[in-house]
Amino acid sequence: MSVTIKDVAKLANVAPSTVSRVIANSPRISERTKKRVREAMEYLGYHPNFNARSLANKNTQAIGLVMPSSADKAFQNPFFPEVIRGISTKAHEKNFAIYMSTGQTEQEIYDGVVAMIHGRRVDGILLLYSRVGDRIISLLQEKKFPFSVIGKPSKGAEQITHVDNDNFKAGMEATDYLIQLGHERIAFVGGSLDLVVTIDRMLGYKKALGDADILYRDDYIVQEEFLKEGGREAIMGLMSLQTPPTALIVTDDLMSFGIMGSIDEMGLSVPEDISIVSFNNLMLGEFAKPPLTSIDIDIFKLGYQAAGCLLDQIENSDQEAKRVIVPHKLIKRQTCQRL
Amino acid sequence: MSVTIKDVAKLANVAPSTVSRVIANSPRISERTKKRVREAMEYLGYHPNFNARSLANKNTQAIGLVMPSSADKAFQNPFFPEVIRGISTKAHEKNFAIYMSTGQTEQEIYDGVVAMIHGRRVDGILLLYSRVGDRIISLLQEKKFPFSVIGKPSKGAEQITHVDNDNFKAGMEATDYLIQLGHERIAFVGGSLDLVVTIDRMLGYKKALGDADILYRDDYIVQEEFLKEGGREAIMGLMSLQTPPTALIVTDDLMSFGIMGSIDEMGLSVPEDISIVSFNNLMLGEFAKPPLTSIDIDIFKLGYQAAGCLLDQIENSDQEAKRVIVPHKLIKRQTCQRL
DNA sequence: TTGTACGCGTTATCAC
DNA sequence: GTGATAACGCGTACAA
Repeated sequence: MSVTIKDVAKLANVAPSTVSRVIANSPRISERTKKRVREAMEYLGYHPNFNARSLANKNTQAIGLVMPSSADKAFQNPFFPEVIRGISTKAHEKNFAIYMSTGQTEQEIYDGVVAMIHGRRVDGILLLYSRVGDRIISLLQEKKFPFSVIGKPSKGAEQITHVDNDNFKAGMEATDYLIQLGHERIAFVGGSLDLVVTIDRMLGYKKALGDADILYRDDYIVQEEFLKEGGREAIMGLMSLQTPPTALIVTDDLMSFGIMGSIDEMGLSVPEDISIVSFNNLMLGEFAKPPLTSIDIDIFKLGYQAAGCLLDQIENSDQEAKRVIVPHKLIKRQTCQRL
Repeated sequence: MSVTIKDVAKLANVAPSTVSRVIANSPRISERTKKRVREAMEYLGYHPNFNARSLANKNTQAIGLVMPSSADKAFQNPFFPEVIRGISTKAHEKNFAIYMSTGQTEQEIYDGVVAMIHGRRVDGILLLYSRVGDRIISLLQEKKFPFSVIGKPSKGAEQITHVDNDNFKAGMEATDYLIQLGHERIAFVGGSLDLVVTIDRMLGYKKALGDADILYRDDYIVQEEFLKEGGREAIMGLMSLQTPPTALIVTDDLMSFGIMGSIDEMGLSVPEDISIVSFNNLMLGEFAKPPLTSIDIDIFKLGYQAAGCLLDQIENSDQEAKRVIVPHKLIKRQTCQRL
């Protein structure tokens, strides 16, 4: 069928094992035979069979990516192409391939992960999201399978290698910025409260309010289902309170888009009637009307670093759990106004 | 180490080959032993090793996805999560896994594909884009490796299984719609002319103009580099012609976003000063201000069908090249006005 | 209906 | 330095 190590061995007049050593660039092979073998490989167009290799030495040179349920609205977020770009950049550097696992339901995804690790398809797994009570993390820990997560694990974060932004601090900064602009009636619009990132940012928001002696109000917290119809009503409810907020913290640029649409429909405008600080700084934000003030979380680096951590673990199995914080940065554009 | 077919065999008091047959659900095994073997598998928590299986029967139950260069701006388009969602839905149905290949440069991607097919990592390959003069297609054809492409191949489309929209027709429809609204000065703003989809839509545009006896003008064609700075100037150039267009056909919603920003900066507004028909109908378009009139190309189905075609080819190697057209649909929102 | 024996392409462990 | 040889875990003729 296709050219194997044996064919190369025959042509180069050596044993298959020698060819294998040349591939691994073993130092105990003379330069002369190395050269001869390499020429033979070149001539025959030899490429190693990864499956055979995996079988023999129990590693795959591949990592598995776990995305949220594709039925999940979050899936549509340009966040994912961008993390994947970061991940694959690092993976490429180390000659690792990328496996993907998605499914329509939590269960499907879970099963996919099981298949990945038992089927020996990957050497490690990268979780691209973090939500509370995730069974996959427990599974991975139980099996002692190398993994790391993007975002902060909801439980036992100290024992889990993860890379994250300091979302608590980011939430504080966003809020502080608005406070400094003179706002006091600041509402918080977050995505699913299952997502750890939402929780952290909200905690930062509350802290900043407290530090500034601003009363925290429950009715200023909105959990909007990402770009959904329900979201519109939630915003309208918010704006028709007796004392509506003068500013919004929104945990995702895509949500901000939806919200700005709703605000527009109500005949209000940003930032004159209401200011917005958003998160994630997607490329799109720059082209919104008006351009979004947003906290850049360096999505690319999130992916790049997470892949790096995972590969470190794979190379060096008894590595301690590590936590990497990727710096964020407030990008001021035109959705905030001094009160 | 981990539980193998032999362990199961021992526990169930059968030969390893019998276990193998049970896994394959061979009809020549009595229900009784099947049951016994399955119980043993369950009890031991057995999962087949994919690498061993691949080695033995020369298939991997995995397909490879090739995305454009991640340095490419197109990479950030929510188009990709959505096609992937379609692809992985179909892949899941047939129990196939998904392998990804990206790179910063064309060369890296090419090498990745070579590694995939020679390393026997996948049974087939799906190209998620189509640009002219792509070396990967030639490679795949030469190696007679199963593949299909999303979009229309630039050369020899008849011999290549692909799934696409009828972009020519879609281009015509977009143009006709504007013509019916009374527009005659219609410009065409496309992405890279390397992309076959851009070309097809432009051809449709020209045809529609011709059919309506409207003069085609070279200075009404803009090739904007997707959301880039240069794009802004291109639009400003367009709008400051002696006879500026009254309507725009834009080949991607993301571009439309950028363009609407530029138009806004110039103190003009959509649709009062200029109408826009866009393409792809990303979820975001609904939340633009004003909401985008856009041609929905059913990205999910594009992916779902393409995966289906590929899997058909893999199952049935001597299958003829097939072409699948996914229907599109004009979604009227608020970026077009009667003249 | 089930078991035996071999091959898939590599790597690793001995020998020499 | 290099060559046999035995795994790795599974599928499949062939035999029984």
